[in-house]
Amino acid sequence: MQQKRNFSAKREAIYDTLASTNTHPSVEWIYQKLKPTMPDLSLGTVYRNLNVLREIGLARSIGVVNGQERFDADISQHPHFICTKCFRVTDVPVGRSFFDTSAYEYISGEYNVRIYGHSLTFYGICGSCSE
Amino acid sequence: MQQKRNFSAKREAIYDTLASTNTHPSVEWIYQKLKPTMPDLSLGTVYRNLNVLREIGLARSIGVVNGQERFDADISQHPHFICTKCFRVTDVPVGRSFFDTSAYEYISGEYNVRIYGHSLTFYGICGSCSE
DNA sequence: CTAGGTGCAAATTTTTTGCACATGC
DNA sequence: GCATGTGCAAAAAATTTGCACCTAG
Repeated sequence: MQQKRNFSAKREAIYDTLASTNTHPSVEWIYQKLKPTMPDLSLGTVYRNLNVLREIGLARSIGVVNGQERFDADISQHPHFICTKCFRVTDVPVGRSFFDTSAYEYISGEYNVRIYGHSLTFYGICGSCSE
Repeated sequence: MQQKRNFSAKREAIYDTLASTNTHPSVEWIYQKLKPTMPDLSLGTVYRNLNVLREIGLARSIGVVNGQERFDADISQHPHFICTKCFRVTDVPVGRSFFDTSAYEYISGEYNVRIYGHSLTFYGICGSCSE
């Protein structure tokens, strides 16, 4: 990512934190993670930078889970599983395709719309919460 | 709906409003719609009743769109299209299946999870917004 | 009388933003 | 010096909730 080279130290740290976890964290999670080693970090900066990262295409929103927006540095369109009890968000590796990729053009044709993405989310109870 | 028969006048009105539109409205939208003919309706009541309706399975959340939660009285699991410019939410009738229904058991098997639902949402620009 | 439903306003929670200051080029 | 980034705190926006009251049964 040559673009990353121009990042400020804080934007870099925020991106790195997001990119190095698979928890699909919230703003608050990232803030708490960085705060100890970056005591002068403010919450507003995390909000602002996640929005910047989203705008330039280095991050994506998983949606609002239990009142907080969750983010992912993995831009590829892959399904997620959300536990509605502990609110953990898990990647569902696309070892196979659940999804008919002709859907985009089909829907674009039926309706008069331009589609540029989709999100597929499964809801349920995870293993830990079932015990 | 025999259950509906026991609804209070306001819960009934809120459900009816939700059920008779295809706009996938927000709390505020329903409130504004009912307020003229129901001047003593309060916003809190709309919030409370939508949560009740969701709990008893007569409504479902489409998710948070542009900062506001959107609801649907159509419980069936069907895809939606969201215009990221005007934030209109449109049903995508499942004239065909984009979705491999073996996904649930496949994922449940791979992971140790119990799946009870999913949501499939397409993002893009609608016809009106493209002009 | 009791339980459930409601208005109202305050409180909570999440996210955004105005402003002054700092930093790198 | 200028554009960008940031801390801080206030503001905004959405949602929840405490409390008193009210109404149906």
